[in-house]
Amino acid sequence: MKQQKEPTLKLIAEKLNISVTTVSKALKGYSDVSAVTRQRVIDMADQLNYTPNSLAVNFRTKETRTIGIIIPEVVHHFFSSVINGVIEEAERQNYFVIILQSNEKKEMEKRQVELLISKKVDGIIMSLSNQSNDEDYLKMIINKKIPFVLIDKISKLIDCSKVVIDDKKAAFDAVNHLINMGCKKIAHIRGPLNPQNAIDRFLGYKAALAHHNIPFNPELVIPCERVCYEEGYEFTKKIMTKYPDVDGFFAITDLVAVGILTYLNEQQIKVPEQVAVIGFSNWFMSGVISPKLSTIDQPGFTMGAQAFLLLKEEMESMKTTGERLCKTITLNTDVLVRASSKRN
Amino acid sequence: MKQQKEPTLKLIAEKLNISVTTVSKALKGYSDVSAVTRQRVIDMADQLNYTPNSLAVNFRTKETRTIGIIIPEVVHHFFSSVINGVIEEAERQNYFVIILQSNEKKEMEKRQVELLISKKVDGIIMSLSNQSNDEDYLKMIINKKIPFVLIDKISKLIDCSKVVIDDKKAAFDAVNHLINMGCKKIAHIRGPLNPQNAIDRFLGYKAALAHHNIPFNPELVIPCERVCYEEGYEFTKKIMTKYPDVDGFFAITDLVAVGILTYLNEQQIKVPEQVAVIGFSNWFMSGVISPKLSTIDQPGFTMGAQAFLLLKEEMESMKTTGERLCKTITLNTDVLVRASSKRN
DNA sequence: GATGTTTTCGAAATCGTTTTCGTTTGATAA
DNA sequence: TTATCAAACGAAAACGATTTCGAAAACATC
Repeated sequence: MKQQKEPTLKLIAEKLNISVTTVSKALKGYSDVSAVTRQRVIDMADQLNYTPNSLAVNFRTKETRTIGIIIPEVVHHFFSSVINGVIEEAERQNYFVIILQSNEKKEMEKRQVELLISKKVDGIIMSLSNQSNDEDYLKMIINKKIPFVLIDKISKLIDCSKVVIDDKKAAFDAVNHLINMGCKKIAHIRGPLNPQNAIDRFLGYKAALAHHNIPFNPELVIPCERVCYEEGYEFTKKIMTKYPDVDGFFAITDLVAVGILTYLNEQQIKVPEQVAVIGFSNWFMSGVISPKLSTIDQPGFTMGAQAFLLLKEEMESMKTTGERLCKTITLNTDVLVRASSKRN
Repeated sequence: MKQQKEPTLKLIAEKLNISVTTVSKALKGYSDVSAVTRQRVIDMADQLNYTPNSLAVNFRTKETRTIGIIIPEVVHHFFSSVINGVIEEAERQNYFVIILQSNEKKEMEKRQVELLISKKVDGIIMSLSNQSNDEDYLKMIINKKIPFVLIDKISKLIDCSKVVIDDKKAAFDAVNHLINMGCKKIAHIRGPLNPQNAIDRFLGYKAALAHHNIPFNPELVIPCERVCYEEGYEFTKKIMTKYPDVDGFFAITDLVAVGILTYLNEQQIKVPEQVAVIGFSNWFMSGVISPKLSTIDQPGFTMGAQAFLLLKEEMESMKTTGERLCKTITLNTDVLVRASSKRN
């Protein structure tokens, strides 16, 4: 049994003894086809189980109904939530999603951008690696008039639409909460030095201290490189050894906060009585570990879904006016108070 | 500044006053182009920054250099590892990956399969939802001669290539380990009734008991529906209430095992002294929680990478012989003994 | 010089769909 | 009867790359 080839417009046309043109028009709802002919075409298409050859359609229309998303890493709860949001919304609108990762490396990111461009995707959603700012390949996306949305890890130097949270405010809220719980000496295990995210969260931390007239001590801030559990553990050890009177920790992300908790648990330092801890991102495990971790909810799914919707708007805007919208959507975040920071 | 249009073979041909044919051949390394002409073409292509229009190439060659993968859910450590493996290997070979999820629903899965077929992907990798077996849409993939690889959650009724672990053996090893640690009465919080995975792990559990002449008590086995943390917690409570002398738990997956640990911790039941616990999958958090969870490593990344390689083989086989390979790769698993089951 | 052989090139068809621009037909109006 | 107009359909070009097949040119052989 060999593979019979797919039915085409031509086949339908031949069966009905009409032209390919009319068949195409009938199926696409053009008005210059009589109702009778249209119905005959539709019936025949049904009968033959016709589906348009999407390769031909893509080629003809220059649209792929495919978008690309580039993120630092797939295996990461926040980003996989983002992907999920993008996919779900894209799917609803009949778009496909191609996922590429940069592994936080610039060269990789460049390559991925080029791949997506060569693949002629209809649009690109991207979360930058830690090193990126206003690289050439980002400008290329802009120049080539490809619809483009940056999410979460953005660059202020690139002029395009963005979906973000207010990292500074979120961090302010987190640290403010710790202070309200009575913390006097709060350490911050921050992210790497370059990404805007980490900078903004650090600024939020400082702002909260300033707001309560708590002096800022740079020695209480240590930047992660890999942003991992182990760093949380190590840096807490380092800080607690030098400053045993630290009574609060604000971590760049929950995974790091779990490292903090592990060290404190090991040292039998009571959480939250002696030291209160708050993380960032609301990683789904945060509610499972002991003590349950306070955190900032960072709505990954919503961010992904919004990013797609915004990209869609961009696509339409560029098709009609030829101009970008350059709209920024800022999503809300809340402090989730759980056991690790809750003092009666 | 409006978007100048992309250079084409025709443009190169015009600039050099030769035919499109020759340009194409020169760039593709055909032998019937003189070295001189070839170099002129290549230089001009460079100069114009020519890249082939992939839409046209796809259309002409009927290949998309894109594969699809359908999994139950993206936000899941094991599956996101699988995706990572697929993407990484695919990328190395210049393939794109379109990711779709079934959310464990059959209708969804059907839709996704149809979408991928209509998109004319070069091949499909799939992990089945809990309800699927030998659905029509799976047969359609086979009939349409689309290269196809099933991974992890497979169906024995579909004749195609597969990448799996030996779930029964892995489960046997896990329970065998518990018994060797002195457990006499082991409960199993198993997966749903339908998926082959869950069945095989349950069979492995039974086989291990039988091997040590431990009677099998069906009341010590409770199937999950959602396979989540909460079910782990609840079912442990249920079992421990009725059978307080249970001294071992084997969970379908680590997340469930964490639920088990949480309940035991709350009840101040000592792990592993009173009750030993082992999970499945080696979720990366398993080494972080307290006590560290023993588990079976389930190599998601490798599975994804192998699946792509196997799919590639299938693609080649189908192109040359027109036949499927129907090869099954079984990956190794090991018992990772950690604190939750380690008795001196 | 005639014949055969290789090297190098290009015309044209092809993939399937979409869209522009006619053409035909029949009906209506003048 | 002729001009006008709308409705219904189709011919053909287009998208850009690939490939088949044949032709021309260059070279070799006798």
